[in-house]
Amino acid sequence: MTAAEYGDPYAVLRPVRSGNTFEETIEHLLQAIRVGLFPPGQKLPAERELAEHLGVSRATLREALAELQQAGFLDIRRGRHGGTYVLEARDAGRQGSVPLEPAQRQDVLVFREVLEPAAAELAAQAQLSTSAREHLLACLADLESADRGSYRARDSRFHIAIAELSGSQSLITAVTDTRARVSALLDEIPLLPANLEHSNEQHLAITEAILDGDGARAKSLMIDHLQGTASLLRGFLT
Amino acid sequence: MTAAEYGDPYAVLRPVRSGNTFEETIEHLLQAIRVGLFPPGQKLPAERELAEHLGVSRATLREALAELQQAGFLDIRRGRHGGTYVLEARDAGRQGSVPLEPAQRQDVLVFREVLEPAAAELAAQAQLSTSAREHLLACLADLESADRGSYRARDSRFHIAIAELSGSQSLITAVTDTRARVSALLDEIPLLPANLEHSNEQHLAITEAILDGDGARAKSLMIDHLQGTASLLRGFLT
DNA sequence: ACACCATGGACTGAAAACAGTCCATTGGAG
DNA sequence: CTCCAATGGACTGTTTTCAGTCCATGGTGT
Repeated sequence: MTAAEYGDPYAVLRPVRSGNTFEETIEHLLQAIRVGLFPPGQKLPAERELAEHLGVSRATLREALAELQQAGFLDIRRGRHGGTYVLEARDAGRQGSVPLEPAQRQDVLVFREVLEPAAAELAAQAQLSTSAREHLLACLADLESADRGSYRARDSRFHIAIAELSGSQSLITAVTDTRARVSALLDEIPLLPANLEHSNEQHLAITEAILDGDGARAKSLMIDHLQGTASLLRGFLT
Repeated sequence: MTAAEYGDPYAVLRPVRSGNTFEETIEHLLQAIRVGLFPPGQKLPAERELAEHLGVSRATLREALAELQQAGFLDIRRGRHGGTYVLEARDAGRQGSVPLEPAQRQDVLVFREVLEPAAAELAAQAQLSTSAREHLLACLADLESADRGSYRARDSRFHIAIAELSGSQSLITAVTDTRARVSALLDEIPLLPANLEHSNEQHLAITEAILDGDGARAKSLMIDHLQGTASLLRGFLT
């Protein structure tokens, strides 16, 4: 809101299109991969099915997939049990990215601190099924056994899993989107072992609070966790 | 999350397109009008400018505008001081709408209760400029002087104004979107004078808390306010 | 070996969306 | 009274996107 007037219609009326379908499809898929939704080795849904879900023609989806294959993110194979497979993360993905404007950085961090504590609280208050609990624990275990290359994606996946437990589709979408933006920020700063270890302790504590059904604790732990990341980011990105 | 498995990629990987550009453009404009961003009598930005902001060609925008004119929402005039003017609200707008699924209703109400209290708190904690304060007070005054026909739109506008003060663009967008969905729900139930008066008292109290810079109070008042609406809705829409 | 069939690959014609250009209208400035 | 400028209106050729169809590949099960 630096320059815009209050009451500016354009702050509220958002763009209908932000690029062509092809580019937006790439962006969606890339986000899903970066955010750990499709870990390396996993097969994407079949083209026909994926195209339908994305609301995009198969031709356009295939253009996007070809581009991602070209860039080294995907391995596409034909045949009876062929498919589109996710390759090991390659660092190149972020190189061309432009650092965010300070206002946008602030926006991401603020919005995240609105969404994720609420998600943790809702998750703790929800009636969690056995499969829900197992999903959260599986994401946590994956994260704890991550190496440097896979950490960011699994971290995102864990945070999204909490949103999934909240039961609100809108919250899942918003958290996913915000996580992808935070990830882009985090990729600009180093991954320090000390921070990493501390984060893992926090992840464990948050998980326990959620599984205990202690909403207030889950929320407060999540706030601490996010503030740690936020101050780290603010420190590095002066 | 009723039927979907936890970890379902499709809960996270959202559609790229949800219709053709023409339809989505109509939806965006209609939302902006319903949400009180463009009150009756106001002129929309010129076609060339609006098209650019929406990321849509002028031809497509014009198709959408023509449709909205046809439906009685807009008055389009040519000439030196011509333009696209918003007409008085007509009730027909909602008639064809299908009632939301219970899960979606729940989602809207939950997500709203995440966003808006946070927005109120952030607004109160922010360094508010004079113009920001005036904007909020203007929206409040409009709302207090509303009649039955204009109430919903001005109510939305007021809630969005609070999000604007928070300074987070993502929050503005999310609140706007959620307000539009809540409005659709509210249009299915009667507007009772008693509720209306109570709401107006709450709006005043929230505004005062924000202008006082009392974040905790603003947040807590907003929670009360939303829960009133939520239980009203849950009562009517059994 | 062989047929099967789910998957990716390739092509075509139609429809949608776009960018660019020029026209028509109309109230105000000079 | 005339001209100007800002606005909507209309047309054209190009590019993108789409839906539909058929082909190619290569494990699986018989």
